[in-house]
Amino acid sequence: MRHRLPQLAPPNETDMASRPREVSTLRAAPAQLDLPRQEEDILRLWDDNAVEATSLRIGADAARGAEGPAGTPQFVFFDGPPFATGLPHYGHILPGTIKDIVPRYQCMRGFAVERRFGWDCHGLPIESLVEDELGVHGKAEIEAHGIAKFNAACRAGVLRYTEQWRKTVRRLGRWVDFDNDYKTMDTGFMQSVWWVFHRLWDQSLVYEGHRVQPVSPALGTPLSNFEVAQGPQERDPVTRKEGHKRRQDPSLTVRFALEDEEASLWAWTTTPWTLPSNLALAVHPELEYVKIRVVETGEIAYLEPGRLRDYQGRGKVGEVEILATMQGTALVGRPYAPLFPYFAHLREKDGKRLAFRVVGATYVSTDAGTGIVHQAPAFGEDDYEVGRAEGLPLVNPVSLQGIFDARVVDFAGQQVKDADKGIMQWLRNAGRVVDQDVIVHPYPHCYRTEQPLLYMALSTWFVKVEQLRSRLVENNEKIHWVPEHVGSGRFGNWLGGARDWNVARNRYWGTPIPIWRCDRDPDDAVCVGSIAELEQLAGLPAGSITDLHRESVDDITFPSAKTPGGIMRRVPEVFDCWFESGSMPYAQNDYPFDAGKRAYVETHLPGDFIAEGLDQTRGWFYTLHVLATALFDRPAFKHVIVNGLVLAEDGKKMSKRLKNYPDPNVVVDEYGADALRAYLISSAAVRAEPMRFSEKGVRDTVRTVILPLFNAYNFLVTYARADGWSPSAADLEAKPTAVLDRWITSRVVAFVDELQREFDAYALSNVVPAFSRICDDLNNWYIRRGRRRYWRSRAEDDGDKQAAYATLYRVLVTVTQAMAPVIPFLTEWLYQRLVVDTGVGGERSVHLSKWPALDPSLRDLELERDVEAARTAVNLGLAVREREKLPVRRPLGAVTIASGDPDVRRAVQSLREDVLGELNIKRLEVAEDDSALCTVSVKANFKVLGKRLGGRMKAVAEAIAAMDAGAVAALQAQGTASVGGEDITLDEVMIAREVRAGRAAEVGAGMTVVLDTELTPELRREGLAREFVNRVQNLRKDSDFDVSQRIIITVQTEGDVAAMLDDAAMRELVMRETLAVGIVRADLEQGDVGEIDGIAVRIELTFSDASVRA
RNA sequence: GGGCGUGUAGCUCAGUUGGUUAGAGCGCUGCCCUGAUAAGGCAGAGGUCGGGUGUUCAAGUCCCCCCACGCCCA
Repeated sequence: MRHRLPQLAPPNETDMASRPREVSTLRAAPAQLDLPRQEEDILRLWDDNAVEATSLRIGADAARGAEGPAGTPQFVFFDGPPFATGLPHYGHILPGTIKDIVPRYQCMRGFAVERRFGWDCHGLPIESLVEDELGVHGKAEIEAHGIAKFNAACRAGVLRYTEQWRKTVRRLGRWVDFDNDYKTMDTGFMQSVWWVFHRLWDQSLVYEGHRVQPVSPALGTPLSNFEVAQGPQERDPVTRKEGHKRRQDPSLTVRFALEDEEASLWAWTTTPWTLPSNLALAVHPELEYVKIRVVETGEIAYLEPGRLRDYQGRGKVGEVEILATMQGTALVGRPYAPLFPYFAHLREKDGKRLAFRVVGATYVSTDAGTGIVHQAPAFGEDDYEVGRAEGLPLVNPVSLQGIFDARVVDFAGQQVKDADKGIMQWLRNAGRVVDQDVIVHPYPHCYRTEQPLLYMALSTWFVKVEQLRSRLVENNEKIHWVPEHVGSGRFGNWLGGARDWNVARNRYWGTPIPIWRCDRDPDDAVCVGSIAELEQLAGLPAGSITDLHRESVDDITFPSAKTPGGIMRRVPEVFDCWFESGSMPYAQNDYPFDAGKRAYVETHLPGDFIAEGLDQTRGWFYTLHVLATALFDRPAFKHVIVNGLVLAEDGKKMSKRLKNYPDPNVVVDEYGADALRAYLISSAAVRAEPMRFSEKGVRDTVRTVILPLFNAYNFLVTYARADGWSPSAADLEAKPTAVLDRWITSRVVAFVDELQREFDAYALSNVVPAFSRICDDLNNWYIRRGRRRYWRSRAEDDGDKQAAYATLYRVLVTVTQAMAPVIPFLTEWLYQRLVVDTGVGGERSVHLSKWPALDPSLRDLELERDVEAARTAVNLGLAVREREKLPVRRPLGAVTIASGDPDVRRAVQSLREDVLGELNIKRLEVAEDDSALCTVSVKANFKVLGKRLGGRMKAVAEAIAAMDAGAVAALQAQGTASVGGEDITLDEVMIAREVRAGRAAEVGAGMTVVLDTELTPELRREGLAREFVNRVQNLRKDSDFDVSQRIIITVQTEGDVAAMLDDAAMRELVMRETLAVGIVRADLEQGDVGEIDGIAVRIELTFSDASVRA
């Protein structure tokens, strides 16, 4: 944002010639304020002076335990790694800003902070991109292409945007080490991941299990949820909701013959191909079922009565006779005959009924079907869980390509979906079909081939999280969550219900799972925990393995130590990339392989601070926590700030396609990074709520946050330079004596204290509002009230002027330092100009300086309250002027401030100069009693009285409101009264004052302010003089005169204005206020034409040669 | 479908253990001030506190239900 700087034109010849001998060491403010360019200058300054590098090196050295003063306390920050497959957007910039502010603050507090940038290199995002680029999709194609070539493409592509990331992150002012970064694809990192997994294995926390996953038969590969979501979408014609593409499937109702009764169980399915694998039928134990006889056929069957009516309603079943009614539990355990012969041998095991029986399952619903659900444990999540609970075997005769194997004799070699028809025919021939229909429903399809997906249980590796639950919950209680509710709510609940973690993925570009298994005995397996161990097992020379990706380790085999003749081969899966990012505290330090960092890692877990978005609750936050708990029984981090989602201005997700948000680079180029940072961390998003990003918000932040501090600085520089004042180190230590100086100093002490508390509490959203308040105090009271102190000429009280400069200087330096973590550019710019360039001393950068340590005894609470009272009085007085149409420029004779509070009376007395000056009034009167000004009404104090009276409250409140003036006076005098049958005291009521009609007064905040509106001729004349001064000042400004330029006023006017100018005192006033050395009355051909009270005034200003500030 | 969160002025948000007339900033309108300010001050208009129930003398606040939005999980 570029601002024109119209006033303060460069000094002219005359001005230069008349400049005092002393020249201020403060540089002039720039003629044009260009924040983005200033920020770029600062970036260069940081580079040229190695400022960022110094700060980062202090952190890195401390982490390595090398150099630096012994015992430098460390603040441990963990950076959550982003995928580098896209460019940084606001979803990265917000947490990036938080991740910058906290370490900057901690550095100023004297901690060394290591800040290593992390890159998440593995995983599906990059694999998907590479699949598209290479045009190979799915297991068969990728493996035909070659894993080595595929992974090489991933490796080459994954860091394609790192330079842009680096550029954007730098431009936003985030200090983070890109040179000493960590990448999840580094061999060292991957080796540590192996170590982490090995530790879990040794603790028996790893097991092989199954998980039902979506499979694309055409690709011959399981898909991730992400890939499933990318599948074809279609809008439901009824609900109008977007969902999976719809397809037609068979809707088949089948009869299963009970073995203990001449009757059948009816069950329904839309996947006939799963029927050969049927092993059980499920009923809801608490639902009601009926036994019926179909009148037409005589068939006896069981099903849920509501569903029966549905079948009847659709004409699928005719009239029936209800033979019995029972609960689902009554059916549980009953045996039925296998539908197909293929797995009939599983009927019994060890003499006990194993399969083909009725089981209870609470997921059974009456939304569709018969209330009796066919169970094929290998082909559905619910089926799998039921099967596990019931101890059913897992039967999966279908390959990843969706082909029946030889066990399903009649359909072997067929694609399962193609086999549906044959299976139904087979069942019809066997007399097993109750009803056959067609259903249209949304169903997931492959994102690549558009073929319907198959769900099947696949072998995978799990980490036992369920048995860690209580430790996870307990360790979570040690974590400080911001906002608190994420930890106790969302995250806490998630931990309480944590399920075992499936850490394996059937992918290629990731850290291979280091399990080698015997080809003769699947129970013979070893987990490898390091490169050296693998080299030893495989008989390879030490140092021969330099990479751990699949192409480098898949072919490594070795003989089994247990099974004679057995060959150990690696299992094919790679890790879920969340396992890698959760291993980051160890892996980024090559733990435990780097002996130099081993102790550091162990003593610095948990880390002090992390920050990420709310979406990481089940992501990084969780995986960090699980692994730290499993490995060390500690939390992984002490403090965490959780940010909410950054939405576009329209409340929708930011979308590149919709272009509903401005490019971050453009925003920074226009308004600067400081404004963007201040805007983001003041938003609801730092409290984990969604925020709507608006460019206007950033623009407003420039105006309301950045400019106020700049303006205060600009004031100091303008007058210091005009005066030849230069700051010294002593000014930073000086103790204030003047009231105004003591006040602003006290406020600054309070401000720094407040900021420190907020930073320490990680409550970043409170920082900018506190800053705005101190800027208001500084600009709208301290500088405004103190202006004249800086205008004094050299001959006058130099001591007070020096104190005024010193105080303002000290305040600016202190506020600058305190805000440095948040707005690093402007504060650096100011620090350079205020402290470094002036040779006052200090560090070479504000960010290497220490957090301000202020003397708490400089705090003066009473004085702060007094000023508060005075400012209230001024506001009330201005409100009266507003209402009475009495412009402030016209002086008035007297103001009376009435208050029953002696502190208020004392305050306005002691600050009378400020009150009178701001209100432009000659005399202050203070009174205790305002009964002449105000009427008093009384109301019940509901809070106090309600507790005591309860149900009688309403009646008494009415009685109190109805008290007449006499009764109120009596209550005030005696402190107690009987009202509505209750004795009440003064503190059980609230007295409200209202200004009597016709009085020029305002009442509020413990005082009444009344103005004497009578205008004497003297007051009127001075009012005219002030008007005249105003016209001259405007003209000075319009003419771009320097603030200290002496002038001669030539004026043509008449009447009262002319008379005013004939008054010596008024003339003196005008000349003093306008820096005029003379007023000349003359007829003017040209010059500014205006009027005062209807009298024409024509003014012309000319330079005077009289020296500046004589 | 479940968990968590959000819903208060045109916009962004505060609203303590329930207590009087629900506040702030921005924007808008009017007025005012200015020998730093790209500004600032004062005032005004603007609210069925998402909807509905209940508890209570008293509900924006507590209970229950519903609606909408967001995130995560099914």
